[in-house]
Amino acid sequence: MMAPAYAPEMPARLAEAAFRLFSDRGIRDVNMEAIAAGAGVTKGSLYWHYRSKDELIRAACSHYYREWHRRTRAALAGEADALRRLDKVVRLSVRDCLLDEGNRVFTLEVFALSLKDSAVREGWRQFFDAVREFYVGLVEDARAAGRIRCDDPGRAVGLMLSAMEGFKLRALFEPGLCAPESERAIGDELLGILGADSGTVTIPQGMENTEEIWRLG
Amino acid sequence: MMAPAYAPEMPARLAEAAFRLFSDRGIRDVNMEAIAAGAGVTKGSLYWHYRSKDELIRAACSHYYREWHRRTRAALAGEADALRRLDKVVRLSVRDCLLDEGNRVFTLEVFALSLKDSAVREGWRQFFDAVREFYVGLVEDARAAGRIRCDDPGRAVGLMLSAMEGFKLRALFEPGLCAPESERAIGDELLGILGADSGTVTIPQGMENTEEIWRLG
DNA sequence: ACACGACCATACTGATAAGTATGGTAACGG
DNA sequence: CCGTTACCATACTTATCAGTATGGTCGTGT
Repeated sequence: MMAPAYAPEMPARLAEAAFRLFSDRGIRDVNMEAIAAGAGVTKGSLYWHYRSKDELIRAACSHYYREWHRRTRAALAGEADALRRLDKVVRLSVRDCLLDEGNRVFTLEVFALSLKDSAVREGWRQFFDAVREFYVGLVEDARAAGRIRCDDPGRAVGLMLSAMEGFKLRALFEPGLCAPESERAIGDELLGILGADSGTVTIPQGMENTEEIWRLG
Repeated sequence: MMAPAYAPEMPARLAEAAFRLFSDRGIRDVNMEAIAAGAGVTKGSLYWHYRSKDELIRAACSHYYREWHRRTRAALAGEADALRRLDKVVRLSVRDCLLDEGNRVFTLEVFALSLKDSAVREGWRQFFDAVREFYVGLVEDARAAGRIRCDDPGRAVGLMLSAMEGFKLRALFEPGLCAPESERAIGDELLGILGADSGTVTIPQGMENTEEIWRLG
């Protein structure tokens, strides 16, 4: 390949390739050569942009954070109703974080890595904290608008996020748990934890089908 | 070291050493030599008892399953009241699975490994299924005895187990979440999901201290 | 006494992959 | 036109570790 004098997009391309490959085959089973190839270059270029694999992993995580924020902003664009905002964000998280197997692989691998790499751990701590604060704000808005009943938003959000992470993990052993047909029911369950039970939720562009039975496992 | 002609306890000793080291330093950062040394032998002996590292990891998992069953049986010995049985098992799980950092490290590492090793994954699937069935039985008993209100035990247990796994994960980034002083509150939260709210739970050998405030994060 | 099998230790092999050394090429300033 | 810098490719070094080869020792049956 040619060597253009300036390639300002290459760091992002490499981080994106790393994220994609990590999501597909895990972190340890993807070597630097494969990541470089995934971005259309070789190791020489990769190590020019990133000092080490750890640094590249952190960049892949940052890519993940940015994607989450971007998609969340996009989902909320033009939506003013507090309950519908909450509904949209929860269902977006279900679709993008729970139902997508690549996402489950990536996060699980990163979490295992966090046991050792304190920089990665700190990054996710901040991200989780931001997500938590964001959800708490949405819940408080919906409560202030009288759309949900929730005594303790902080506690409810904590429990909801724990349940979401737990579903992700359990899906590893019970693939049916996060199958596409469960999308609706999981969203209902999580919203229920936040005090927005199925009956009171204003469902966006959907007709209510109450015959849908959801049983875990 | 001597070479006694018979060492029938050596496989168990090696599996236990593996479990202990994995819980402390993770799986991939513990090599076969360290495991052998942890059991007081060397690689030669280890490979005589186990064909590969994967086989040893499976043995460490089996050790974990057995320990769980043993402790659960011990906790329930002589307890006949349905609600107290449920209470004891949940609080045992909180203490042994959530509050113990070694346990969190071991399970997270094994889950990441399960992405690749289908035998390990299948083992945990069976274990989780057994645990789930066991909890459902306890919940149904407590409901039949009129001690809790729970419309759908299967769904409630699934949600409770998800929340428990989620707490384990989140503790990695928020160490205070699974701190010793949270033990009581986490148990209350999980029992609440099962329909046994704090007010109706018969607390074993404890006085109720209602001034304990628990907020996630 | 001796052979044999269970058990264990030491030394080695081979593969993988992170990281490095080095040289090449394209754009741009002077 | 030339040097410099940014960017990229290839070849190499090196460390780690799972797994193997081999030989030694202890107990036991005969």
